[in-house]
Amino acid sequence: MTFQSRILTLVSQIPKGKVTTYKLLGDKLNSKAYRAIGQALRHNPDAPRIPCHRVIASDLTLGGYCGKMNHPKKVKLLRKEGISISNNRISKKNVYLF
DNA sequence: CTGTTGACTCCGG
DNA sequence: ACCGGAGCCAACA
Repeated sequence: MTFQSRILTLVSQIPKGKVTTYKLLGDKLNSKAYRAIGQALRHNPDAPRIPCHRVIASDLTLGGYCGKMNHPKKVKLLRKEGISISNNRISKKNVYLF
């Protein structure tokens, strides 16, 4: 059971329409490896299974996945999953943490 | 073993 | 709101 495996497991368990933050994941793992978590997702060993787009930063920003390069399509996809986004941010009312 | 790096977070100016 | 520095942790060279 590597650190990465735990991350993947948790992320893959995120129900549709819900999101989580790196910080929250860290708390669930009883660790403060926020950055390491980011790396695990960045490697993305199992892309289709890991909904990286549901993992956001603690500020409710999209983080680096599609936040740095504005991808209107991704935003739309997230909206379709039940997540409202405005100005590169998740609407606080619609953020259901896992 | 040491040093860098990063899709992070927190706090102060 | 924006920027920079400090702290933390895992992976990699």
